[in-house]
Amino acid sequence: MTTIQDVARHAAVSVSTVSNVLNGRTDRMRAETLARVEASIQALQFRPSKLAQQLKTGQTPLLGLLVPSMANPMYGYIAREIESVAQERFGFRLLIGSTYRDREKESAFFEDLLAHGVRRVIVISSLADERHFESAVERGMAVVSYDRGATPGKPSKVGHVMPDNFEAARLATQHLIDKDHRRLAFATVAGMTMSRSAKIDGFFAAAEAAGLRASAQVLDGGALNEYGDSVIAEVGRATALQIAGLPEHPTGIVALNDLMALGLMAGLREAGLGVPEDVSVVGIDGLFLATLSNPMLTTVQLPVREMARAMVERVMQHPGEASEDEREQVFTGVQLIERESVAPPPAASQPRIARRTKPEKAAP
Amino acid sequence: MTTIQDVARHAAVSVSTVSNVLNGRTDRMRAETLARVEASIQALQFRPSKLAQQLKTGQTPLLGLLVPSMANPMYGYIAREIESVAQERFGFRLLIGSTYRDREKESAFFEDLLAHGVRRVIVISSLADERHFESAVERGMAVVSYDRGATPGKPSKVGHVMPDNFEAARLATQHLIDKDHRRLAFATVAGMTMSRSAKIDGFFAAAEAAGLRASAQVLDGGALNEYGDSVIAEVGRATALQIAGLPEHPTGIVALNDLMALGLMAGLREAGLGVPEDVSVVGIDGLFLATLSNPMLTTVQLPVREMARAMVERVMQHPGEASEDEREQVFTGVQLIERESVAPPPAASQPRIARRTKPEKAAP
DNA sequence: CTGAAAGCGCTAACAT
DNA sequence: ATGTTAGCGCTTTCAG
Repeated sequence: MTTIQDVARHAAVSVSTVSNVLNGRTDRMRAETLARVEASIQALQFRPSKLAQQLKTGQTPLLGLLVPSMANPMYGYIAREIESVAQERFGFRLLIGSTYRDREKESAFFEDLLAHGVRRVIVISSLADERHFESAVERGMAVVSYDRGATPGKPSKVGHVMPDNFEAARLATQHLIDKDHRRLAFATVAGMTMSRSAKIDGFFAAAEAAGLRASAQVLDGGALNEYGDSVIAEVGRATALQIAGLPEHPTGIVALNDLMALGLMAGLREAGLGVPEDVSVVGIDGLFLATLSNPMLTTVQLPVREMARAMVERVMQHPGEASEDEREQVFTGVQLIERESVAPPPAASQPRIARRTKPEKAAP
Repeated sequence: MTTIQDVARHAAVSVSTVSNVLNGRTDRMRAETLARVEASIQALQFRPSKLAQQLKTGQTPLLGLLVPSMANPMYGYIAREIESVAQERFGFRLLIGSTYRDREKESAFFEDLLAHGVRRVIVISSLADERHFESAVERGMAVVSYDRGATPGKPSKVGHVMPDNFEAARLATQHLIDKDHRRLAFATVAGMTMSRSAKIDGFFAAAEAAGLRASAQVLDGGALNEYGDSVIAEVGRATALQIAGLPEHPTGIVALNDLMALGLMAGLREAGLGVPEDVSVVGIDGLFLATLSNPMLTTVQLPVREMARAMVERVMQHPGEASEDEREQVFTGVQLIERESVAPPPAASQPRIARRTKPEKAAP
């Protein structure tokens, strides 16, 4: 490995001169010297060791990213967006880790990041409390958390970025109501998180406004196993069976997210229920996969790129630069994308204008 | 940040003693001293800086992982498996990067890894030549490459791990033949890679053996755009339209991978062709998503976990430890998973025993 | 059994 | 305009 010393020797200058050109302080030397140093750097294929730089400056161009599971396409999608912003705008690389929504694993990851000198972290977690990262913040880390708000009352140094989950679920539910569905359900998994409860609130708000509160219910398909998120679709499948068994089963289902919706559709089909003839389903997320299902999934698109950009910018700014009220950023740009998984319920007494839902193109 | 000095002072010993306990050389001290040091470490919440350790030892517990795109569920799946082996068995974290199959981006990523002191990297790339990582190997990196063999004739220091692509495609094709399909096609994207050509070879080998070579063809749905892999499904969709337009269109399609198969099914449906009534489709990969489609996708499952484990173990072993003939590792554990996307062709003259394809459970 | 000291590769005062 | 030097936090001989 070639070092700054080698370059200095090769260019017949001192290490500090080389360091100066490395750090753009080129005004402090003759053009001729600069040229010579640059030539030597080229000739020797010299790359300054970030390790040594970090040790000295305390800064490492690495962004920590903590996701529940890399195998979940939604997180893959978010991660990719985060990566490109971090790389293109700040020259940072990603140090990633799956946590399977486990507190121990999250803490361990934070410890490692700290030890690696990483000072900025984006966390996608739904864990109830975030004390473990509050403490990281205290130790000098900039952290922003996705999809969960600050704990009310407790002022936090952790930044929060999230979609308008309430509105997303409300929109989805309203769409079902507009199609004359009267028996509504929200399909979720075991365990309550902030984003899940916001969605449930949105669901009930829409139902309430339409006077359908009494026939609206929340269905819990069960817990995620060790494998974390890729099995969420399996929970959807289980929920479908549950639905099929209900005496007067709901006809309009809002799913926690697209993966769950996809599982739901598969399960409904297995149970002999047609989508959308018997049951309508709408997802939340806007994954490109929703475009591939049969029927194509009607869903609420979340502004993933915008959120990714916001998270990166937020975590990159100098600590303490954000004012208190900026600590929580809610992205309202959610929109319904009508595809094929929603239709009026089978026995709809007064069918509306049969607006044919046209398939539409691509997504992410 | 608390340092080893702080601990030494707190425990009233020298830094080297602390270092000794950190590195398990506890035999060199009195139990009492050890206890005192450990107590101090606890009390001060001391975590040795990996940065400093690395600078000294030249080793960093980070594994570089280069994928075409994190948004591609297949790579998300592989990445997760790699991560868990790396973490659980070796205590390594992942430094990840998407390259969109671009040589420049790959090289840039390698440079950064080197600068960060990362000495081991797993590359999932399909680029024709791998000279850019040969040079990294020369600079002391251990690299293993997924899904491409060594360039014949050119001895390489790069390790290679891959599934038996030939056999995977052959199995898929044979399955179609067994179901009496006579007009076969292999659906791929623009650009030839080693794994793609192995699959095509397997496809033709099966066709040949059944005397169907003349009616077997390769369909190229076009190029991937900047977004890389998540649009592969769109290419599948385009291919479907192309198929529908063919005079005597093929009835049995083997797709390059599951994502493409999913897009193919969506496109076929748009074109008014039923799957599997009119056209049968089989994928390759074994993604859990194949379990969610309608009809559920029949596919060839690749031994992802085994390959992930092999790659990590390979890249972790001491450089030069592998013998020449181990340089290339082909995983033959591929197997067909029958689901619903394959049936005899519409005009099958002599229908076989109507073996009902049963839906089956889960996957990844 | 424990401590002193020499770096790892780089940065940034401080000299010259 | 360029060189000298003191560390960043840790590991590791080598002495006591």
